[in-house]
Amino acid sequence: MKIEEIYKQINNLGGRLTKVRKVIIDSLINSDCLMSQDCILKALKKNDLKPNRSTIFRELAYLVKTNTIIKNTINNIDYYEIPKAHHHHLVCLKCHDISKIDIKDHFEIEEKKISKEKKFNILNHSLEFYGYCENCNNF
Amino acid sequence: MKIEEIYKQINNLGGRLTKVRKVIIDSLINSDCLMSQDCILKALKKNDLKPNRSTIFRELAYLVKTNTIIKNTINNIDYYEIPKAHHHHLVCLKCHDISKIDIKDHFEIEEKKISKEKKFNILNHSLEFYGYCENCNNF
DNA sequence: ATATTTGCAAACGTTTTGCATAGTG
DNA sequence: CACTATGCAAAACGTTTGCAAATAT
Repeated sequence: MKIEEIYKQINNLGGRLTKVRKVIIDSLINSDCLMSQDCILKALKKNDLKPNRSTIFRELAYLVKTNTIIKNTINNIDYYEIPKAHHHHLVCLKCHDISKIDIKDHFEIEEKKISKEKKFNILNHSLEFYGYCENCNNF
Repeated sequence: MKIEEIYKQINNLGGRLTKVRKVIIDSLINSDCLMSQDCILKALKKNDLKPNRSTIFRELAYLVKTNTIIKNTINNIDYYEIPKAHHHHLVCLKCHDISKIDIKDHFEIEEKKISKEKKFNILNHSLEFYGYCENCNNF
């Protein structure tokens, strides 16, 4: 999904393209990994925007509700990302570090099957592997 | 993992096999799907146990910390399950219903590859498909 | 001009904590 | 007996809300 399409979609829903909203979408598009709320706040500060915490909450809730972004809660922290069909992660159970992995999944076929059999309209998916990273595995 | 092994593991770590702990482990083993805290509380009540809320929090945190159970947060609600290598779900973005699906994954091979390449010791994984269930898809 | 978005401060609900008591091995 | 687990009440924390002012279309 290109950024123009996202903007248009927001317009169609009656939403405004505020500075905060644009920066959030922009940074999520340019970051190819999960961003926490703190991470998003930092990106906003870099653009000289210091919105109130409640604004961020409302903004992220809005973007999730309109399916513009996806929320993924790992280890009690909410992370956000642009739906891109592929977002797979290695999550360390000890240091809680999260790293991206590229694995070939065969989900397109599976998803079509599920859509038919279960009549469930799949928009995206998330896959996380939990375990110990190299550092933590060696105590 | 058999229940005796779990009990032994808890003992080895210096943990006690309290009534609450046993019922939680039992009900998670016998439930083949995700259980929320409320769901676990109901199971405890069925066994005439009405522990304090803080006890449940502490207990679940303990079981997660010792890798006896897994926590999976979906739509802001923490769900718990026994690690069993396979726990895949369909999550409705509208009514928030969660249903189990059995899909053949090829992760054993992938996991071995990742373990080698990234030196990441994988213990388990979670896979969720997000979208609209049959009811919600028809508005 | 109209509807959406924002900041602020207060309210809310969930989760955590400290400590004394009870329970387990 | 030593140590873990529990209940209780209070504290801490993240998140949400109502409203008036600011902003976008």
